Amino acid sequence: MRHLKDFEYIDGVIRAGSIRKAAEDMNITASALNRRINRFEVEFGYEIFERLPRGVRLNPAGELLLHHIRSQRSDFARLKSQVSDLSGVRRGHVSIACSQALLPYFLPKTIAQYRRDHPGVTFTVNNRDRVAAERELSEFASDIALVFEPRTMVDFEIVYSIAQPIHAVMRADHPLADQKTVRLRDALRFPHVAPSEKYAVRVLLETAARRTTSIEVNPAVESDSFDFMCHYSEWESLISFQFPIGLETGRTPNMIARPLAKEDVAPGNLLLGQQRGRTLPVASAKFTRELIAALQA
Amino acid sequence: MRHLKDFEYIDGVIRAGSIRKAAEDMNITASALNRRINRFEVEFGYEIFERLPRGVRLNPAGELLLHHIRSQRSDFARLKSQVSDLSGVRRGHVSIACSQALLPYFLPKTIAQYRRDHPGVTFTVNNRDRVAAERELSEFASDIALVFEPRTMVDFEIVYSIAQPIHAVMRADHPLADQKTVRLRDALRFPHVAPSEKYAVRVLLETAARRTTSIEVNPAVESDSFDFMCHYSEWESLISFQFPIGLETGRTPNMIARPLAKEDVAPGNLLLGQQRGRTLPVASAKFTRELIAALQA
DNA sequence: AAAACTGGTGCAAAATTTGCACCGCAAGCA
DNA sequence: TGCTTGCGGTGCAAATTTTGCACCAGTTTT
Repeated sequence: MRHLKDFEYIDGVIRAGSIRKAAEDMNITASALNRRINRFEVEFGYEIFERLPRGVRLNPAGELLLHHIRSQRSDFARLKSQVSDLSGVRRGHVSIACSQALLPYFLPKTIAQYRRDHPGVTFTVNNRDRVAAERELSEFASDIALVFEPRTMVDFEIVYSIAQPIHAVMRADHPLADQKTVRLRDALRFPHVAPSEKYAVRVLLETAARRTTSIEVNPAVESDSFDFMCHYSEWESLISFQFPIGLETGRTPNMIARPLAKEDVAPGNLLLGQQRGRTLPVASAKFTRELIAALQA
Repeated sequence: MRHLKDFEYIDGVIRAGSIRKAAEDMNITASALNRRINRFEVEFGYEIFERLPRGVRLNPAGELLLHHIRSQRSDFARLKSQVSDLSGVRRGHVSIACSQALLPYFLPKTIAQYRRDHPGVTFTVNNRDRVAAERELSEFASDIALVFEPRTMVDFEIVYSIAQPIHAVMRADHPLADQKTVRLRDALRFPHVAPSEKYAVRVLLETAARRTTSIEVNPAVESDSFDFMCHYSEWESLISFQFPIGLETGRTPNMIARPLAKEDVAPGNLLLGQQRGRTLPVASAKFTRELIAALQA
C-alpha cells in the first residue's frame, strides 16, 4: 500500500543496517532512499537514525517509530481481513509460535480440523522456545504463541492456560511400565534422556530434584529434540520425559507414558498467549477460540 | 504528515458528504481528489464509498476504514508525543469531555494546578452529556471523559469511579438549612428546581421517588444548566440539587449544601473513562493519573 | 597510502499528480 | 415534460515530485 511505502523503506533500512544495503535489497537507488529517509525525518520533526561510519542505527525515537510501524502494518492487515470478511470471503492467515510438544500431534490435528471448515485460511507454524516466542509476538512476527512457562512476561497476554503434568515415556517392557504413576526418584534411578536447561521439562525436573539431596537429573542422552528423545527410548530402554500434549497414547503400542507423581514434580503450564493489548486479525482471533476449545477437550 | 495524506482526504470526503464539497474545503480540485479516492480504492482492493446521485456515503468496509483512520491518527499523535517526551520537551494536548458539574470548580482547579507544573500541555474541555461523551471517545475526539453514570458502556473503559451523594442546595435561611442531612420527602415537599431527565441527578431523584407513592419530583423550575439552577436558588428560595463536586462550599456564604439521606437516594457514580483498549498520549495519560489523585483527595 | 565502505548533494530525466474542460447521469423543480 | 443543478468520472497537458547518475567528503580497513 502506498501510504506505508515510507514505513517499508524505513523498516528495510533497519533490517539491512545501512541505507546502501537496504537500497540494493529493495531495488532502489541509495540516493533516492537516502532522500526519502531524510525527508521523513524532517517531516517527522526528529531524527530516527544515528549515522555511524559503517551505516545507520535506530536512536530511541526510531525505536518508538519502529514499534509504531510494526503495529500499523499489523493493524492494516487486520483491517483488510475484517473487510474481506464482511464481503463474505473469509480468508486470512494465522501465524503461530509454539513449543516442540505441540508439533507432532496437537497442532496438526487442530489446524487440519479448522481448515476443513475454513479452507481459505492459511497457517504458519514456527517452533520457538519460550523467549523467542514472546519476542515474535512483540515484533508482530507471530499472532499467537503456545508455549510452556514463558520466561519474561511483559508483552505476553495469557489467553488460556492449562496444566500439563510431565509424563515418563518408556518401553512397555521397562521395569516401571506397570505402575500407574511414577515416582521421580524411581524414574531418575534408571538411565534417562532429558532435554537441555532451555526447556521447561528440564527446569521442572531440576526444580523437583533439588528438593532432595538424594536424587538428581543425570541424563545419559541429552537433546533439544523431544521427537528424537522419545524415539531414542524405543531403541535403548531409557526413560524420557514429555508433556502429554506431545504424546499420542496408542500410536506406538510398544511405548507407554505414565505421569510423574504430582507430589514430586509440579506440572508445566502450557500458556496460550498473544501480544498484550493487540487486536488480532479476524482469522487469528477465531482460530484462537477454536484452540481454546481443543485444549479444553 | 505525508503518509496520512490519503487518510486526511478520505476523512474530509466523509465529513463533507461529497467529493466536490470536500475538494473545496481542502483547497484541491475535485478531479484530483476523485482520482485519489479511486486510486486508494483500487489499491485497497475494495470500494469504500457508495456513489449516490447527490454525493457519496461510506459503505460497511468504509466504516471499518474510518475507524482505522481515526485510530491511526491518534496513534501517530501519541507516537509523536512519546518522542518529544524523550527529547525532554514534555508538551502535549489533553481533550476532555465532561459533565456540567465538573466545569465550575473541579476541572479549572485541577487543570490549572497541572499546568503550573507542565506549562507546555494544552487542554480542550467540552461539556458533553453522557451519551455524547462516550461517542466522542470512540471517535477519538476526546481523550478522556468524566461523566455521571454514562448510559451505554461498550466502548467506555472505566479508569476510576467515585460515588457522589446528591446534595440539596438552598439558601441559608431555608427551613431545612439547619439539618445535617436532608430527607428526600422533606426536600420534595418544598418547591424545588430540577434538571431534565437527560441528567443523572434527575434520574436518581426519580428512581428514589418512585420507591414510595407519596412523594414525587415536581420541579417549579426545570433547566439543563446547573449553574443556572444553583444561582436561581439564590433569588427565589427553592431547593436545587447537585453533586458535591460541582459545589464549592463557602464560596457563596448565603448558600448551603446538605447531602440527601443516603437511605433515600442512591449516590451518583462519577466515572472517569477512556476508549476501551486505547493507549492514551503521554500527556493525557499523565493528566489522567493526576485527575485520579485529585478525585481521591 | 590505498581501497572500500559509509551518508549526502547537484542536476537532468522520468514518473506522478494536478488542474482544466468536458461527459453522462440522476434528482429537483417548474 | 424539459430545464437546471449538482454529482462522479475522464482525457490531456502542465506542474510537481521522485528518481538515477555522477560525484563529494569522511571513516575504517587493508
